[in-house]
Amino acid sequence: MQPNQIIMSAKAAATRLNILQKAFGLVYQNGYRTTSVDEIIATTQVTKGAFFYHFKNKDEMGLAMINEVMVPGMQGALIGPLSDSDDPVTEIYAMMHSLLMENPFFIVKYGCPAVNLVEEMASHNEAFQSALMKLNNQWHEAIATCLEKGKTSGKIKKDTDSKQVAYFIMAGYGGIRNLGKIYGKESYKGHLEQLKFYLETLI
Amino acid sequence: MQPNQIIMSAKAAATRLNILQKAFGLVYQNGYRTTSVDEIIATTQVTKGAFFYHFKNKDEMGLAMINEVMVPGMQGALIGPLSDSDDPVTEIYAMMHSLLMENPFFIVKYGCPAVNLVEEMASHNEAFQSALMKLNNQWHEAIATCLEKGKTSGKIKKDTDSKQVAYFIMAGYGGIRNLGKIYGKESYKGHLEQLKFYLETLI
DNA sequence: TTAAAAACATACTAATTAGTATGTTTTTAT
DNA sequence: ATAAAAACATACTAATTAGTATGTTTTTAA
Repeated sequence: MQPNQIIMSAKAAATRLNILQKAFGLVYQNGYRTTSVDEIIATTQVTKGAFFYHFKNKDEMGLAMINEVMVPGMQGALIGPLSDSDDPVTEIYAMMHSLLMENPFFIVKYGCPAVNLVEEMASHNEAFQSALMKLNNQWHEAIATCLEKGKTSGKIKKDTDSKQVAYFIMAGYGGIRNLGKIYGKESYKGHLEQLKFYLETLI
Repeated sequence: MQPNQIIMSAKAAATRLNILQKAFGLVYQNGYRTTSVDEIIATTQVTKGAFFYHFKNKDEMGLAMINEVMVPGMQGALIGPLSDSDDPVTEIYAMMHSLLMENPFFIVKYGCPAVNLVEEMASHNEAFQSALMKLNNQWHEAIATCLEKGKTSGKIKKDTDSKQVAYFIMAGYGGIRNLGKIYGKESYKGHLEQLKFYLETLI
């Protein structure tokens, strides 16, 4: 089943995308359920008629926002900086460093939009949960595959449970994004150091 | 500055505590900002007059809920199961195991109330953030002290950065509570295994 | 060019929100 | 026992919420 490309004028597509992008920015900073449609249309300079023409309700917009703005954006941040070295330890550490320290999009006090949305919505909206799970699965697979590659090339211990390790690394990421909200960016540094120690035990 | 005990009839204190406890339950499952005062008083069987007699507004109630219900409850779950062994690896692992696998209060799909509240409110309410930070600091100190103790008794490597390690462990906890919302309780097990491996590198 | 469909605009609605005004009842101290 | 304060109850309000009804304008296809 290929994604059904809905026919739409360029202008209409721009309106729609504008709504999704502005909504994403607001949801990142305020949470999904506490971001109102009125707020979104106010910052978007789009009327309510236009909003509900493009989306039959708020949740449909939210799902589109996840799939069309958050997921592509996060893919770039998560999986993008993963594939240059052939040493998993270096590679994964570099990814996490880039993600936590270098990416200019993230605001420490607001954490990670994907982590936030899992926290807020996973138990309240199945469609959201499923979309967020897919993103997590992609990241998980990228990390696990990287480790498996390292196992065959002899850079990672053969008895490493790549999947388990991948989840452990992901949990650390989500957790430090959370702690960062109260302890600030400094806490990222210590986390990266300990991550490095942990990764080196996989050699 | 000792906590000022406000004089109150036993009945009034019960009403107040009842509000705080019911509010905590609702906030745990639905989030703070999406739990309405009307919802709280409905499940509490208390009228709006009583609610706003005891708390001048919702946020004051929320802060009291954190300090008087969540913090004491979490202290029991976090620090309680920490102090029996003298081996930090065993001790910390046992704490995390009890916290993730044995504590009957937590519902996997709703995660951890303290983690949730940091996620939702840290950037929106300074009083909340400060109260949540204190709780985190307590847990952090308990873990770090446990490690330091292990260093003097020779059970932990002397070059271990106890504070950094403590934050790393805490991040892992918050992160797996988050991932657990989409991957379920099974994911806790793998996390505990990897935590054990990590802890053993501190020996 | 023109009819039809797509895209948007305006003005509404009913429900829900936190909070208040103004009571009544219950408890406490004398 | 009684006055005063504490504790609660009821009925409201103004703002905000998602969503709708009913338009007008713009784009597209014949």
